Amino acid sequence: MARTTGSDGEKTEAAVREAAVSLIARLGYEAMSMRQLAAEVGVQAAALYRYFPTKEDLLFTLMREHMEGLLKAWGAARPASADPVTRLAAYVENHIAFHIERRHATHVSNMELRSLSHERLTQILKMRTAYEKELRTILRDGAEAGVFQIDDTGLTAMALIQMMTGVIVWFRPGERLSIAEVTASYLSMTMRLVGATISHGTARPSGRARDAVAL
Amino acid sequence: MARTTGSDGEKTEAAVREAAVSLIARLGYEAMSMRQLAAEVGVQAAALYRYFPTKEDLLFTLMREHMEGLLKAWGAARPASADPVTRLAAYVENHIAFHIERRHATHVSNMELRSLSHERLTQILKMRTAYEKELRTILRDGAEAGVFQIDDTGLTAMALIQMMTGVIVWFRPGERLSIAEVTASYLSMTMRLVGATISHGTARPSGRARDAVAL
DNA sequence: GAATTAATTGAACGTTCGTTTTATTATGTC
DNA sequence: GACATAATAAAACGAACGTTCAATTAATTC
Repeated sequence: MARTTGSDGEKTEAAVREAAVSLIARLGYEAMSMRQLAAEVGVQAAALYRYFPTKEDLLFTLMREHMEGLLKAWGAARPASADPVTRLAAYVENHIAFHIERRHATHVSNMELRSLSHERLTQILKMRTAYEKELRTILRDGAEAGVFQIDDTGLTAMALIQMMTGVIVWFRPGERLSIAEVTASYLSMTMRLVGATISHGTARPSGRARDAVAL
Repeated sequence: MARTTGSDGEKTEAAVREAAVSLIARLGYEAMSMRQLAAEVGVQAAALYRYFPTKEDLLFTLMREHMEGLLKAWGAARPASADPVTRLAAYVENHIAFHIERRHATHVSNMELRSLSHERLTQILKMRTAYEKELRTILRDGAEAGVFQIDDTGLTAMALIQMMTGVIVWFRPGERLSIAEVTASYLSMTMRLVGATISHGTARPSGRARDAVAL
């Protein structure tokens, strides 16, 4: 009835995070109890409080690290090129790859915002806005350069992000489509949606998706 | 401490539904307590059980009627024409109008599915699938007729629905854009995304959104 | 106006919740 | 091997949860 043999704080904390993401994604934050989470980790509920002072702290930590990871991933994937088409393609590819890889965490970050305190909600939304702004900038640059035909930059950015993030709702790894096929299709749909004028000669304006993507 | 003057079952039930949609949309189903809901209606918690036997029954009723309303609305808006472009335009317009008008109910129907029992979840998903199938059929017909350039009908249908439904996340009535402007933009983006060949001479293939929509 | 039905209250039920406290044991250090 | 520290268990806290029940009053019916 105390410390167990082989117990290790770092490993336990990592196990708690992993189990929490999976449980919250499946049951929802409010519906998941600390006792359930503890049972999943193989520990008593009280032990969780060694790592996270409250349930909401746990949620916030998961969300903050998810958003930081997204911004960091885009920072690494962002191309040096100034060409809007290249930048948009990189954004789409990074977004889809990241979100498919972290389906559960994305679910949590998108669905459980209302369980955060006002202050913490603001923090998360700030990161999200920064990420979305990157896309708006690309779209605006492309529109000004005349390579995109866009009605409303803000509206188009939101539509694209909703469309891309929606992948996690229906995509299941190992089913009909591979990640590469899904990414190729979404890239093609994106380019068509923004009315991209193909500048690399790799695709025709009204060509099939495969053409527009196979670069 | 009993029946109150002027009390009326029908009015109370309607008030409960309305308050429930709004509260669940704002707080989430699990986070909303029956006492909170009762207070919003101006009644004691026990009174709710005269209208809905359990909390989950209440949720299910709201969702089922929302989905029935969506299918009914599409049934009324579905054009007689066989032209895929006309049908797709009607689908987009109906979808956006319906979802903007019922933002809160849509939020509930999309976010709280995991709180339903397996059997009831199946019922709701059946209706949702039937609604989505209508779009897939339009896309397939258009692709076969050669007026749409589509890679994967199922994937495109999901992408379009996610994109359109996403409107409720950011759209707020009375702000920058009107419902008509939003609908016009989404219609334009949709037609471009599916690579629609304009058959009415109302827009150029690579034209601005306004051109493609102003019919 | 008496009897019946509809609508609601107030109190209580047992359960579960997030969290705290205290005790206990394993591990690392000298 | 003594001692400090890290990691957990076990038990308990008050509060809140969904729900039930009996009592009570308003509206309706005859």
